[in-house]
Amino acid sequence: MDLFLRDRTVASPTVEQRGLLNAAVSEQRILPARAHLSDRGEPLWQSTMLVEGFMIRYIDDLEGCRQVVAFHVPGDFVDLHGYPLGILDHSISTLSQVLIATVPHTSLSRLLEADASLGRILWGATLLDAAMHRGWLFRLGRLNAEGRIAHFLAETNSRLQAVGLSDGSTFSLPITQMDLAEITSLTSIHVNRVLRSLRENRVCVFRRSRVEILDRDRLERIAQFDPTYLYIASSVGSGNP
Amino acid sequence: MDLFLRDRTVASPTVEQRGLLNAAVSEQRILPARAHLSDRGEPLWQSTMLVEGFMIRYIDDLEGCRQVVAFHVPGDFVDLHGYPLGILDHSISTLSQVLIATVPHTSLSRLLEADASLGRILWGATLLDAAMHRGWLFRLGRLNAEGRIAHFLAETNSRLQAVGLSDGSTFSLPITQMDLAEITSLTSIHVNRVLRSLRENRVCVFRRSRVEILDRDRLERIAQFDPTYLYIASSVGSGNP
DNA sequence: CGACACGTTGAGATATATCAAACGTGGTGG
DNA sequence: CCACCACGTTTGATATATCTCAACGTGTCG
Repeated sequence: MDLFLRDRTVASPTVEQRGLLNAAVSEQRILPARAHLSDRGEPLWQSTMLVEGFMIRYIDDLEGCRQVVAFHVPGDFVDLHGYPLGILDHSISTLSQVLIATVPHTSLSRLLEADASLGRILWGATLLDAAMHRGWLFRLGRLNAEGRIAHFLAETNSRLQAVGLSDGSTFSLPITQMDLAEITSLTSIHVNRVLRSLRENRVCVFRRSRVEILDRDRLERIAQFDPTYLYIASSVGSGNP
Repeated sequence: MDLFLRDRTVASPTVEQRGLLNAAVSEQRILPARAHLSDRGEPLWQSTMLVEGFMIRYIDDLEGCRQVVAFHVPGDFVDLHGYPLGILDHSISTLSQVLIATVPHTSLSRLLEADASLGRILWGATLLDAAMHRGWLFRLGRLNAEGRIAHFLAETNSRLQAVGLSDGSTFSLPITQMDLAEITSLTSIHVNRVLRSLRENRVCVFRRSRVEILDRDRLERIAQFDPTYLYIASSVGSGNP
């Protein structure tokens, strides 16, 4: 739980509370890439902390096309909201191979009874997810293809930087152009063309599971990226303050 | 607070707890249509319960075009998430004239100290908002213009029905086609054409601030509307269970 | 009665989707 | 070690949903 709520402006756990959360983990395990964690509509008895790797939450349409509604990086409590909700309205899968820690809901309940202030912290964590959903609504609703892809890359860069997995311009992103398409609601063909354009314009290169941002300022301008919604404490190096 | 979390599957307040929440209200007041409640980025010291009327939460792009990220109906705790977050990442306005009840955050803190189970209830309420955001991401990402508008109308019908403001086919919706455009990320011109088509196909009529659903089943099919994400207890009359 | 916001309609422009095909490239087994 | 295979990427040509611009209609309220 070292990365959980790292560098955020909402209440984050103390060292002791991190210890309590770690103690509540019932098991840690590795899942392969493209594995299914849970399905829309099924009841949930534990929640999952993502320790290493990347996961998505998504909703299928009638033809089976996915709309990704959340992208998760290490330190994210992927389905914490499943604890109060009981049932999820979406499915969860891995993108890359992942290491996850499982926390049974019974343990969470015990924890919250023992330490009431932890409740506020977990609440805050789920609200960051909601804020991110709003950032994504803005992305889909108000940006063109280039803007959407730039926005996703800028967001991911900032989030990974907050947990020490990006230096502010370069990071590992083991996803396909098809994944990017399902995130940004474009076809993979169009994603490909936009990526080429970003590359040719020396804004950003995405290749072989690596993102290299050449001009962060321009990238974030294209994306109209305002990181307010990420509630990150130190917005060092971020373009639009 | 009579309508708060009415008919939902998440934990909802007992009669006594509703009393406590009502007692925490510092003032009730009326705001006119098209009034500003709060602005993105400003700190928040109280939260707002919507008693009557309709409100939106939105994010502006650089040209000042709004993307609406949430639509609120009576019984909604519009900015409850502002309590743990402290600062909001979006703005809030009224659409119609509204009656609102204001709850200071200090009162909320006192309430939560006195009654820990209330924490879970308020947490659940904010998670319903997040689930709605996901429904909206699906709408923007996977539906065409007709589907998006149908989806919004189907959702609003279900939500209003849960609080007794729709009979399942007819309800008052005092918003303009421009508002609908900002919700669905379309131009108001295109909204107009789609509404005509829905009307001519005898699916649904939206006119003079009234929605009349002629064929709920078809409307919800067009919208690929699956009300799972609303977590409504009795999904009576709803097309896709 | 006139003004102003909102709604309606038409013609033309454009971003993105769709269809089709070729091209890498890393992994696997013979 | 090479041949092959599957998967992801790249490119081109064409189709289409939605936008943009421009004008006109209509209801409501002072």
